[in-house]
Amino acid sequence: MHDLNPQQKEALTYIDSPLLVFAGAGSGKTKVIAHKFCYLHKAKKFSSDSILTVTFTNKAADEMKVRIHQCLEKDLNGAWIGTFHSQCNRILRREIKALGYNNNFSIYDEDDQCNLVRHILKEFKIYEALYKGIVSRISYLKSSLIGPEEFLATGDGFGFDEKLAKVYVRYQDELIRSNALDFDDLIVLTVKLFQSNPKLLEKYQDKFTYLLVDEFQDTNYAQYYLLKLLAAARERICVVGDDDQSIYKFRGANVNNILNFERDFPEAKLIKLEQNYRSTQHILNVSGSVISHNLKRKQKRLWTDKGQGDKVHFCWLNTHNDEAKYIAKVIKEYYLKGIYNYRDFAVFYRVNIQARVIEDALRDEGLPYRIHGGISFYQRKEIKDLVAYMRLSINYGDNVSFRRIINNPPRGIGAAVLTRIENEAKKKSLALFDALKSILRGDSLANTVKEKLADFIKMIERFSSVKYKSAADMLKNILDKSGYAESLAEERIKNVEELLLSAEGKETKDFLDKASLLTNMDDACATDCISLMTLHNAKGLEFHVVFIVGLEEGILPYCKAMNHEEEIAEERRLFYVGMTRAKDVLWLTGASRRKLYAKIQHQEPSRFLKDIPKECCQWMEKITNGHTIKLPSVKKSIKPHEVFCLYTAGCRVKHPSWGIGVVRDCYGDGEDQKVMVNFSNFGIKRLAIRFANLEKI
DNA sequence: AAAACTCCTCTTTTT
DNA sequence: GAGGAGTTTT
Repeated sequence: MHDLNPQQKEALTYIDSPLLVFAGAGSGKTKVIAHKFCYLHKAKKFSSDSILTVTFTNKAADEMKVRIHQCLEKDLNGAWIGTFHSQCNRILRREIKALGYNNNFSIYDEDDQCNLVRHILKEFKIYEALYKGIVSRISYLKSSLIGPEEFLATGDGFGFDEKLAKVYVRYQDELIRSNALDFDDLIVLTVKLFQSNPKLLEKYQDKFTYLLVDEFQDTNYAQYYLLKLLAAARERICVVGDDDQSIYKFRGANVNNILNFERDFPEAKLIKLEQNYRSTQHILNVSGSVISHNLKRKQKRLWTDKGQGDKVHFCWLNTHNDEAKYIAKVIKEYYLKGIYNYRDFAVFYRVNIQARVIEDALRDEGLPYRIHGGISFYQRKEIKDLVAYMRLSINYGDNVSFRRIINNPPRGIGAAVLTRIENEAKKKSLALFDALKSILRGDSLANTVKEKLADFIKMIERFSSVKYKSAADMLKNILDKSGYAESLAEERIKNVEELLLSAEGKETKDFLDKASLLTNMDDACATDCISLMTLHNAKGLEFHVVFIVGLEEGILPYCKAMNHEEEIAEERRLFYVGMTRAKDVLWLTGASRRKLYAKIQHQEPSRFLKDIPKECCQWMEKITNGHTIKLPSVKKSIKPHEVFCLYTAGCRVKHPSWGIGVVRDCYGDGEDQKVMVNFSNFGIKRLAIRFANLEKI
């Protein structure tokens, strides 16, 4: 408690009515939530499994668990700390039978959704390339709690999209037949469950004596509705967020949830956290002045006691190549001064395509870098294929998985046979897997084909009947018997090995949930690297020196988000999020000419630059050939190189009795240096390095 | 089933 | 300009 400021303290102890905390960038939001959990538990005697703590990302959930564990020093096994989706999954696995689903349901991610929608479009003879838009519109409807029936009911209105309605109805039907839930269903069906079973709702209202919600500005309608249902009885709810950092509107997030909270909970108390512990005053002035041009927002004034710091640097270059080279040179200059490690630098861009030139430039200068984001681990083809084998073995109804693996690896079951199976399934309303069995009983197929099909069925049935020691066991069995491993290239086998490692010692069903809900395995990079990422990926992070590139009309704001004032506002927030990641130094760059999709375009400076107060900004000269860049003198508020620690977050270690674990945090120095390690079977432990007998692996 | 060819798209992406 | 997906050819 002692190291909290007065507003943070109030946010922590206030429980008399619903609480809305506006937590500005860098204002210690996670800290407040974690401490509030501990306060509720210790001082107010709320049991640790009665506080529903909701985050948006798995990473944030993990971080929250670590923090809470740090201050409670007790097992959090039964605690409800997790993402919206994982919490709903946990509830639904227990209760979904009340909705007529089986609790071994599969969870479909976006890729599965796309596969299914494309399949439906093909069948309906609708132009298949529309699938992406349809998937996102269906998702939007679901997250607004508009089911297929409700959508159909709106059907007589002008401009009603009949095709969409038809596909939506069919899509939801297919999910039900496959005993599968997509991500949105996890939320929607939990809402449905509670709406149709007041007793169950009451049970969970009783169970959760307090609700703690992180990143509230990112909730969609369905998620907020769910919170309101759960909070209705007691109104013991605390939501924390920042409307200025809402950057996921395109995913259904609704800023109005945070802006209207006080209307929905008239008793709500409002607290603003405005002290920023991250950035210098110049950075706050610049970012604050940019964001203040958004109209629909809560007024707030971030301040810091870190001092003025460096002015924000700005440089306009001729081409995107010059921009990249310039940044590489600047980073090198800073690095050579010995103040920063590589990991203290980050380059943010609006679209992934911009990373290419920057990569090249960094490589030319011999600077180590790492790109964050991109295709996540569990989205990889080979991983999804193996997961599909597991899913079908556990849930025979899973048609999407069936289609994925029936002829993968190729086993001579072609399109013609598949069509027969589809027809049979439709005729007798069976799952594809059962339809296949039904066909085999007849004698309409050649014996050679029948044999192959029978082999496939036998294989899946064997996969599902074996009692496995762990998910890794099951995967090994699948790899062994399916012939899948042989068809893989070297690089992909490495990923499979990694999957096996992460499946070690896990219950198969738990592992499948994880594989479905954990979409990116963010391996905290143990090596010292410059970070490259999109502005979206930058949210929640901080770096000493930040570069935001491509400050041009058409890039930031992006050309496809310039049609409505709302879109511009979101682009501005995106810029704001990027700027507020910087602790000491912020660089903004742009270029007059840029090659995009093989076309050279002439670029104008971003409109957002006009909103920057001149006195906070230092305009840099363009790079002149051969001359090194004169950097402004770095202020001494900057700390020297961090204390060297052998164990950095993300590296794997082995403990004599607890086995293998992943380092979460390393703190203290010299003899007292301690690490926090998450062991796969024993959870999180804190260890003093000099006693623990750890081995780095 | 693999190889060759054509066509299409190209924003961000917590789960 | 490149990568992915679907189609046609061998």
